[in-house]
Amino acid sequence: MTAKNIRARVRDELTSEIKAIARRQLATEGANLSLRAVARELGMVSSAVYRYFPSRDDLLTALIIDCYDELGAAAETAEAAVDRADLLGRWLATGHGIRDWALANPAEYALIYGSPVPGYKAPETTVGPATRTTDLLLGLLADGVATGALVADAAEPGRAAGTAPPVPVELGAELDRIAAAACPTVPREILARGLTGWIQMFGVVTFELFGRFQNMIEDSRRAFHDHQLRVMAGYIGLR
Amino acid sequence: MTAKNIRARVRDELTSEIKAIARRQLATEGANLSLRAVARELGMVSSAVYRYFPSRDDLLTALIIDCYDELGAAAETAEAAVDRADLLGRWLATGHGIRDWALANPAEYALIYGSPVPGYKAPETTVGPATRTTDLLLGLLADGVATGALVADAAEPGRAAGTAPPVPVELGAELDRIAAAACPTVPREILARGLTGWIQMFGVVTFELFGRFQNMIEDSRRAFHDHQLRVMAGYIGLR
DNA sequence: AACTGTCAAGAGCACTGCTCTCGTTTTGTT
DNA sequence: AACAAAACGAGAGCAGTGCTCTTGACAGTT
Repeated sequence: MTAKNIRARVRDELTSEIKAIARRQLATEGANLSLRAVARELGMVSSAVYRYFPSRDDLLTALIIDCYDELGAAAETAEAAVDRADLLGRWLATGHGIRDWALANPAEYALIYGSPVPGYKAPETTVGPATRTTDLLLGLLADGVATGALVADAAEPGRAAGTAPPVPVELGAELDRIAAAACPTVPREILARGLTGWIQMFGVVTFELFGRFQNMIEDSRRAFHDHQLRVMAGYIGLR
Repeated sequence: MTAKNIRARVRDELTSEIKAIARRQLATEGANLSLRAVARELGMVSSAVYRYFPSRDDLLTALIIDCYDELGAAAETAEAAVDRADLLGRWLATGHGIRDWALANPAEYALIYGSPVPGYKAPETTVGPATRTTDLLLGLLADGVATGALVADAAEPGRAAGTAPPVPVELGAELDRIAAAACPTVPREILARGLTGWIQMFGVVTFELFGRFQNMIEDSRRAFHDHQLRVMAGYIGLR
C-alpha cells in the first residue's frame, strides 16, 4: 500500500505546495493571481499545474475553502478559551479572533469577504466552511437563551422602551425561517439583534481592511473595534 | 474659439464615451476590465485609447471618481427631499438612497467599496468625491447638535445607563481630532455613535451586495435594511 | 504655405488562461 | 514477471491582455 501511496503522497504534497505558493502570491496580486507564475515559482511548466487544478477557478475555490476553514478555526479557538458562562467574553474573543486573523491575512480576507470575483461562482462546497463563524454566534445566542441570560427586549432590565425599534412583521417570517433551520430555541428578536451585531462586526473589519479608516482612525483601531464589539454586545444583551 | 474647440469637444465626447463603455463592461468584467475590449467596442484601436487615458489605472481612477460623485449625488438628493428638522427621516433617506444606488449599480459599488484592486493605489483626487456621503452624516449630526435634538448619552431621556458603553479614553483623542477637522460642534460621544451607525449602514449594503444574505434574508432585504437603519438611528439618538 | 501639435493605426513585446500532443514513469492487473 | 492503463511533465500553440514605439494623416497657428 505504500507503493500505492508514493504517487498519491507526492500529489498531495505538490497540491498543497501549489496552494501555498498561490496564497503567497495572493498577497501581492490579489484575486487575479497567475497560474503561470505559480508554476514558474514551482519550477514546473504551466500545463503541468493543470494536472492538479483543472482551472484557475478551481485553485481559487480551494484557496477560499482553506481560508474559510482557517478563519473559522481561529475564531473557534479564540472563543473556546473563554468560560462558557461568560457570554460577553465569548463574543469579544470571537470578534477579536476574526479581526486578528483578518489583519494577519488581509489578502485572504479580501478573497472571502471582498467583492465577488467577476466571472467566478462559488460552488456549494464553500458554504460549509463559510458558516463556521456564523455558527459561533448562533451557539452564543442559543447558550444565552438556554441559561436565561439572554432575554427578549420587553423583559430585559436596564433597557428603556423605544430605544430599539421592534422587528417589523415582514422580517419576522424570514427570521423565524432562519431560526427554525439553524437555532430553533432562539426567539426572533434575539436573532435579529445578533444578526445586527454580526454585520457590524464584519463591517468594521472590512472598513479597516479596505482602507476606509485612513485619515480617520489611525492609532486606536483595535480599541475602536473593541468598542464596537461592546456596543453591539450591549445591544444584543450579552454581558 | 469655436475652431479651437472643435478638437477639444470631440475629445471630451470621446472621453466620456470611453468611460461609458468602460462602465458597461465593469458590470460583466468587474475591476479587471479590458482596455482593448473598450477600444474594440468603440471601433478604435487599443493604442488610440491611450491618447485619452495614459493607463488602465487612470481609466479606473476616472470611473471611481465618477462613481463616488454619482453615489454622493444620489444620497444628497434623497436626503435633501426631507424636512430639515426631521433628523430620522434624513438619516433613513440617506441610507435608502445609498442602498438604492448600490443595487442599481452593483459593479460600481464593488469598485469603490469592495476589495482594493491589487496593484492600484487610489490617488488623492478621489478623496474629495469619496467624502460626499460621510459629509451628509456629519451635517446630520451637526444639525442635531445645533437644534438640541441630539444630546450625549447621560442627558438623553429614555435611555438607561449601562446599555451603551462609554467611549474609551484611547478613542477619545482620535475622535476629538476628527471632530476638530470635520465637525467641531459635535461632541465625541455623538460622533462615535454616528460612526457606528455609518459603518453598520455600509456593512449591511456590502453584505447584501456581496451575496452574504443568500439562503438567509431573501424576500425582505429592503425591510431588513430599513430596520437596521432604525436600530442605529435609535442608538445615535435620531428621532 | 510652412510649421507644429494632435490623432488613429499598426507592429511588436511580454504576459495571461487554457488545450493538445508527445514521450516517460508509475500503477494495477493478469 | 509482463503488460495495458492511468498519471505525469514538458513543449508548442491559440487567443487574449496592458503597454510602447513608430508611421503617416490631419487640423490649427503663424
